[in-house]
Amino acid sequence: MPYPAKTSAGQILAAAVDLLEREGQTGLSLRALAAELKLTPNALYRYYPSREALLAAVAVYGARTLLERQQSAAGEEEGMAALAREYLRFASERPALYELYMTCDSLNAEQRQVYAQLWDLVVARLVPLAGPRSPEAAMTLWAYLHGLVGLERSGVHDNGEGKPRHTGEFGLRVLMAGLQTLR
Amino acid sequence: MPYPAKTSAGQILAAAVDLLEREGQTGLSLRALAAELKLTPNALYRYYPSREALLAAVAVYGARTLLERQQSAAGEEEGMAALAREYLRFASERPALYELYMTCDSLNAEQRQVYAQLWDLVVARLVPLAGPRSPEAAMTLWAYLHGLVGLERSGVHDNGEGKPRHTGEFGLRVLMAGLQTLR
DNA sequence: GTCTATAGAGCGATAGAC
DNA sequence: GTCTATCGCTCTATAGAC
Repeated sequence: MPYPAKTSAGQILAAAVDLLEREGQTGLSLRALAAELKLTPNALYRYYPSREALLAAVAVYGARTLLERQQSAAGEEEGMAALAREYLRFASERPALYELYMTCDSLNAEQRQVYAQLWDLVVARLVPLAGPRSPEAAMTLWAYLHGLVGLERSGVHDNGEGKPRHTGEFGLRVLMAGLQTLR
Repeated sequence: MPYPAKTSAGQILAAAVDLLEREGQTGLSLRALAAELKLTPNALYRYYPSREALLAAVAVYGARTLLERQQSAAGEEEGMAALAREYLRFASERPALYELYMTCDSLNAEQRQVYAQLWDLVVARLVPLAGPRSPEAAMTLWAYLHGLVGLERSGVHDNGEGKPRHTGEFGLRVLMAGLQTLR
């Protein structure tokens, strides 16, 4: 029974996202993915030319998901805090997808546009707080949030004694206060 | 000629650090390392019981290196900025060693102490700036710096247009200003 | 303490039948 | 469009000779 298609690019992508989140980036092998879909590894090559291309598609799916969340992140008053919380929520709920989104470097021009949209959105939202320094403010905020995610993943909060647990909100207040005085 | 030792734990560690920085974490295989030392992969097991244990030793070497650099990071006035610059310099000069230092999670209790020393040093240095909030300030600074390193590694500065290049100093000023107002 | 040999498992990718 | 079969490569780790 060879001819009617048993799968599709979208179905493969969905299964890949699922597998990525269960097994991590190295666990997302073509073999495991094919097994998930009850196919042979080879069938996937009809839809994605290489594992790298598949990973790029998953990364973009992650970017789109984050973009949607950021777009629906609440009002203008607490703009920055809402953005930040949504970002951290995404990273903690979908850690492997977040990591791939941040580290995938084999995107084509079209795929990069999704990333650019995200950046533009954040810069725009920070204008009320940071004025013309909004791009620098966005980069500073991004670094802080990305670092927080990394520290969390590294488990640094657990290791020694004397380390505060929920630094997120404190740091956000510091950033907002600092941006106020520098604008 | 079997008997006189051809290598030592220290020599293996040095070669491992070297290989790690040339080939990255996955490139640091026992085979490649042994080849470097003109040994068979097996000989390494006399000195390190597993690849994981070797990685832990390398991570601690990284922590010690960073600790020494932080200790010699300059005066008290610009304490935080000097610490921050030294941190970023370490991460950019030895990226693979930095990454392993941050992500290795198979450390024994003794090895963790080196990490704790580093934390204590930063917290102590931030007391003049942040007073009793020094631990939270340290975590905030750490997150910001770690995030900056990650963004740099992800190459986000290159991707689109409109992204500022050297955000490090701007963010540091924001943090210092914010910490001033919150103390 | 180092060696040879090997077990045992993983992987991406390709060729060609159907 | 999916299959079987396979190439060619990676790796950690163990057993036992010397």
